This record gives sequence, structure tokens and C-alpha cells, in this order.
Amino acid sequence: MGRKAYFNSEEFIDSAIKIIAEEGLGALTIAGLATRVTAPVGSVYHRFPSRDALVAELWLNIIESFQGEWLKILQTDGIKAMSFCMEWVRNHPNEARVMLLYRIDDLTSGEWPEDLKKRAQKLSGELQEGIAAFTKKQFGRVTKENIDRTFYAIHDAPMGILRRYMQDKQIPPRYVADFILETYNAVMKKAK
Amino acid sequence: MGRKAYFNSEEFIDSAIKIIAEEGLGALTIAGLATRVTAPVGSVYHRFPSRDALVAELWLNIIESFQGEWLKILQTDGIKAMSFCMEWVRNHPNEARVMLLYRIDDLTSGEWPEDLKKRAQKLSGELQEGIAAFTKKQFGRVTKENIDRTFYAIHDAPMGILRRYMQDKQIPPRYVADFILETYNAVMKKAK
DNA sequence: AGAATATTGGAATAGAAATTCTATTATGTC
DNA sequence: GACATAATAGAATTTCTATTCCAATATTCT
Repeated sequence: MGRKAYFNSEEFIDSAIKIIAEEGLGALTIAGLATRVTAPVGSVYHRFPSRDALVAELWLNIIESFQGEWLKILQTDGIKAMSFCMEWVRNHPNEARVMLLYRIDDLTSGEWPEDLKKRAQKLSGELQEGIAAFTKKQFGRVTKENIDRTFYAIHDAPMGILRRYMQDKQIPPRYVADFILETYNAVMKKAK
Repeated sequence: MGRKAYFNSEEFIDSAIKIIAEEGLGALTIAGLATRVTAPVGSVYHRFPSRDALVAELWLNIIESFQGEWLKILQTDGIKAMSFCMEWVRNHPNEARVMLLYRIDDLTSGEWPEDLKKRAQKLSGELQEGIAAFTKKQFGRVTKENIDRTFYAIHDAPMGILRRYMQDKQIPPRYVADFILETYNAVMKKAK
């Protein structure tokens, strides 16, 4: 019961992502967001308790969507996981920009609702586990150095180059996959 | 003539770098900075026309200091350039944190004094040139893909993994140099 | 129809930080 | 010692946004 909603959370989130992707984090103001959606600011606050909550939600949505699939693929095949990574960025330019150019610490002032914190911890835990599991499969022994090695080949190096294209507002060319793959082969082949 | 200065620009810059490195960009306020240096806010504005100018200056100082030396070494030896990169980060933890975790676009609102803009353009130009020159030496032919390849091996991949340690407020272990070197050898050996 | 309520609308408020402004205080010069 | 001026001091002001608040409006339920 009650009045029919003109605006929903998703709409606000999507527009917020676009604003950040196009004009940077500083450009994301509640008033600006409302204007973009042609909604009153009250409607934004009707959906989200605070700006921080909105941004945290936005961030978690992106990471959950990317990381969930990525880690699943990683369980079966490291090389496929890297291609996925490339293609995901090519297919989700706005989300990729937000994910690759901003760290959550700088997006918000850190005053999140409790449930969002839980989701963030879960994500972080799953990433650690996923990498650890893959390290075990690949090297047998799970040492700090081996984990770092895996993290580098699978995550840091790919994200490193993709970030540059995001910064230049470009879609990464397909040949970037070669660089990533060559790195993977060189770094992951020999156990330590 | 005139009164003796208690505070100088460098002092403000250094403290600002520490604040950003330790507590994040959001923690850098003029009042907070002044307090940290036990100076009045007026003295900050006596040295810098605006917060943006201060932050731009700080950023340019860091990049000029790192990139200048790095590019010089790169002219003679790619592998040495990578070791330098590692060591620089280990030796300048605060500066490295600022350099690796923040992009200048997000540090300031973009309203810089003209001379600072010039310095930024110069830096960017030198980086492009340095990479292009190295690409030429390495591959002969300077194609877009070859440049991207060099950029990746020399810059994106190393910075990618170093960023992760900066994020965790850790000093990167020396074995990271191995990963970077293995990447370099794998990616830079074959011309395209 | 009338009651209950979810939602819109948007003006008013609050708060935090940058910036300005006006003394005041040293320091070197004539 | 008086003058010019570079710098300190820090209170007052401005600005920019998040957030609050309350009235107006639809929509469903009984």
C-alpha cells in the first residue's frame, strides 16, 4: 500500500556509478544525483540512509558482481579467469572505472551501516581464500611468497594495466590479454 | 627585511604528505595541517594560494622526484630501472603511498595555478617520451602495441603489485623484485 | 468514501572546511 | 628610533553539501 514509487534504488545506484565514472568521485553529490534522475533529494534519502550508505552499496554491488564470477572461474582455470577479467572490464566500462580507480576507503568516510560492513568483510575473505586455494593447487605449498606470487599474476598485474586504460577513459585493446597471459605463464610456472 | 619565518613551504608539504599517507586524503584539512605543524592557518595561506595549489605542489614534488631519476636510469637499463622502482618505494613509504594510491584528478578539484599545470604537462610528456624511447631501443619499431607492452612491463605491472602493499600499509618484500623481473623478461624479450 | 501509508517534493537547517581579513609582531634598513 | 615589510595569529565569513523535516500526493485496503 502507499503511493507508487517513481524512483528505485537501482536507478540511483546506476546513475551514481555513471557520475563517478564520467566526472569523478567529487562530482557525486546528492543534489546532483537527484537532478540527474529528475528526482527530489528526499527520494534519495528515502532509499538510502546516507551518502556513505549509497556509495558503499554501489561499491559492494560492483565488487560482488565481478568478484563472484571471477573467483568461480578461478577455481577451475586460472587462464580463463584472466580472460574473464579482461572481458568484464571491456563490457562494463563504468563499473570497471569505479572498481579500478577508487578504493573503498576513499569513497566513503567509513561510517557504514553494520550489514554493509559484513558484506565487505565477506568479499575480502572470499578473495583471500580464492587466491589461497589457487596457490595451493598450483604450487602445493602455500607460503606467503607463493600467495603473493599468485596474487600478482592473477590480480595485481592485470588490474595494473587495466587501470591505466580506465584512467584514460579507454577500452583496453584485446592484445592486453597477451601481456597478462605471458606474465601468468612466466610467473606461475615454477614452484618455489 | 620583514619578520623571520617560523614555518616554510616544505614543512607544510611534508606534513601534508604524512597526513595523507597515514590517514588518507580526506584527513587533509588546512586547519588540521596547521595544527600538526603548530602554525596558524594564516601561515598556510601565506605560503599557498589555495588547498588545491598545496596538494598539486605536493603531488608534483613527489612525481618529479621519483620519475626524474627513474627515467634517467631507464635510458640506460630497463632492469635497473625496475630495481630502482622497488627500492624507491621501500625508502619513501609516505611518498610512495601518496603516489600509488591517489591520482591527481582526485586529489584536487582541478583549479590549479597555471605554472603547476605546466609542470604536470611536462612530467606527463617526459614519461611518454621515456617509454617511447625505450620501446624503440627494445623493439625497433614503435607501434601502439609495443608501447603498451613496454608500459605494462616497466610501469603498470610493478606499480600494480606495489600498490597492494601500499594499501595494506606494508613495505613490499624484496622478492617482489623477482616477480617484476620475470614479467619483464617474459614480456619484453620478443619483438612484435 | 475514508483510513492508512509509502513516496514524492523541495525548502530549511546544520556542519564542516576553505578562505578572507584585520590585527599584531618581529626584523632589517635608513 | 622610526619606517617598511614579511610573517604570524586566529577570529569571522563564506561556501558547499549532506541531511532533516514537513507538507502534499498517490495508491491500496477495508
